[in-house]
Amino acid sequence: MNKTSADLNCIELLATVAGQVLQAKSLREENAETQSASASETKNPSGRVSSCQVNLPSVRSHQVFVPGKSLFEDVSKLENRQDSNNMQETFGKDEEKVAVSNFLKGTELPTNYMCLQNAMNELVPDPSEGNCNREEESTSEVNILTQDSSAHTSLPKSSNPGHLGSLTHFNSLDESNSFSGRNLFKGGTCVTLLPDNIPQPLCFSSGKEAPTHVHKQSHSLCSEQPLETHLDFSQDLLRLQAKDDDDNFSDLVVPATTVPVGHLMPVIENTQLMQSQQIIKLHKEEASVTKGEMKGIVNDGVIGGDLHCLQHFSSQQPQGRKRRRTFKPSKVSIDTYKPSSLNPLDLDAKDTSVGSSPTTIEGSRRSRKRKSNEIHDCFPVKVNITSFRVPELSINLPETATVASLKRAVMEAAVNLLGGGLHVRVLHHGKKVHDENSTLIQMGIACKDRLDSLAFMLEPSGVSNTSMNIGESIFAYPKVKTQHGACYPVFTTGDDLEGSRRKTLNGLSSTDAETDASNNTEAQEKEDVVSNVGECAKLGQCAPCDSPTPATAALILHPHADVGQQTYVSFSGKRRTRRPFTVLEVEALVQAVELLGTGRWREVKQQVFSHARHRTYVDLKDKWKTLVHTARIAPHQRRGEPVPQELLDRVLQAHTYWALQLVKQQEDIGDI
DNA sequence: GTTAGGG
DNA sequence: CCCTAAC
Repeated sequence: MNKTSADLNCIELLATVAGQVLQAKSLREENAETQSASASETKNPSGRVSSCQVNLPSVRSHQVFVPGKSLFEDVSKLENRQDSNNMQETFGKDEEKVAVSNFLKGTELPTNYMCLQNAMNELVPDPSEGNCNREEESTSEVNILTQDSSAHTSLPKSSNPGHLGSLTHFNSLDESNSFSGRNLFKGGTCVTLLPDNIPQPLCFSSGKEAPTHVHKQSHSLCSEQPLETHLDFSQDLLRLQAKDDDDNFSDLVVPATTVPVGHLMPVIENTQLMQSQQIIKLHKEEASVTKGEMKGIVNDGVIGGDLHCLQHFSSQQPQGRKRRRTFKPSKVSIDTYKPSSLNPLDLDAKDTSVGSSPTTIEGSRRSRKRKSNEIHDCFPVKVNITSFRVPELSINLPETATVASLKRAVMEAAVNLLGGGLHVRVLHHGKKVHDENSTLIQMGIACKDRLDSLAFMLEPSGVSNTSMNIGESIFAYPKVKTQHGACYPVFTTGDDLEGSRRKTLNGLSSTDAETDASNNTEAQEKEDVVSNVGECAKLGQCAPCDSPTPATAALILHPHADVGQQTYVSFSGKRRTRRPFTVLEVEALVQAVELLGTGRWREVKQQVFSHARHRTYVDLKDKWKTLVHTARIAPHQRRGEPVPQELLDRVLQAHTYWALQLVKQQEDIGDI
């Protein structure tokens, strides 16, 4: 599991370690005392640096180019149409909404929305200068920045708390949807950019222009083609191999073809740089480290055996060269800084780095003691992957789709694309290095003055054309085309009972729709609550949506995707804005429960609240709970908008009824 | 992914 | 409304 996340982690660390390796020589000569805080922890008793410091790379996610115009137009409709309420719901604050508007117009979304968090904010260029520069974008492939020693020493844990990307986890953005289950980014681990304030980063590109601050190119949202999101993945990347549970290696090679994908990688929260730092100790003469080994080191250290960049370390050993140590897991250790906090990711990192081979660190420590005079074999290099790109993707969305739907679509596409794994490719002087058994010294890339000759690239692997796969899950639901051309899910409740219940609910909906048109908010609420019921009634009359041509790999989302829990996520990732239930909603809820019973909240959500995107079935359940409580307490003890006593009576009545039903059901089971 | 229940 | 255990 988590192959993808493993891949990403691997790549991240790969970049980091590779950079460290490259920098080893110079750093080794640096005063060990100037090592950042992490170094102190890696000093052996003699005070010498026995390991190199590796920052978990803050790999910046590739940019999402939301196409532009048409998307803008379409989503603009979302803003202006009735769903504006939902937009408000989604984004909560006004400024957030503004931000979304900007996004729709081609500006970077607020980072914390598209899973990009604050760390990116300052990197976001002026929208006016970043719009749609596809050419610029095209030059931004996987770039690995190698910090020089000055940068290295200037990165104490407190110096760049918000800049240097580090791994962290974000749970608030996990929408419990399909992609979250994939754990693409393993708890939010993501790619971020190197900050501008990193002293003279050495940028390694694919050998083209070697942009120094590639990340600056990567923020604009390009809008050129309607309803297309472009993720540009580099054509060449490092190769990685994924190892499954059975130790089978699967080569993950995939041409970076145009694939429908989305990008939406969360960006690292940079506030816990040191917590996420890891120490990688290379007890090896650096010059003989092969590129493949570099990858393996990273891999084993971080992924803990789940992913291997190397075929086998032993098989990578240069022939005719005596190796005192190989980079087998037992001989390469990665010490993770153990923060005082309990950052899940940190724990994760530690667990994954050492958990799978508990003897690794032990062996390493023993080795360190035994060969304390070999500490100079370690050379720290700092590398950050600043960006990588994903091939373009095309996502078609109904105009009624929410931004959240777009986000999911993009994420799902990205997951589908990246699910096959990533490849890491090493480039030397812009050329792909195929002989991974070559040592760094043989390649001449161990020399300090040639660091800029090395580049790493990431590319998606697995399938050359994942287009057809992208939307499969989304297409799983039967859909109908509404009069507006939008696709809606078909209710599949089949039995007559369900049908009659639905019929009743529809009746309620219609009645309500006719009785309350004075209050816009209320009307909107009503619309949200019952509109899908109306749609439901029309289902049988509607022709199915045309399935997208597989070749176009179009994604069609529909509101059904919002039915799930927590599809509405607070913009800030914090507590959602309180949205008290209206009387209308309460009435709809009561009637639904009367018909469906308690404990069927998902159905209630689907049938009555599916368009009320801010109401999850958990919300409905909670509301019912509070309704029951409210009905039981004295009227003067009640707070908030008064609920008609008639409704409260029905609440208690239904509550009692279904409780009895449950008891009877259990008794029946007991009798059997 | 849903449901149930405590906070 | 959040969180999480349990399923």
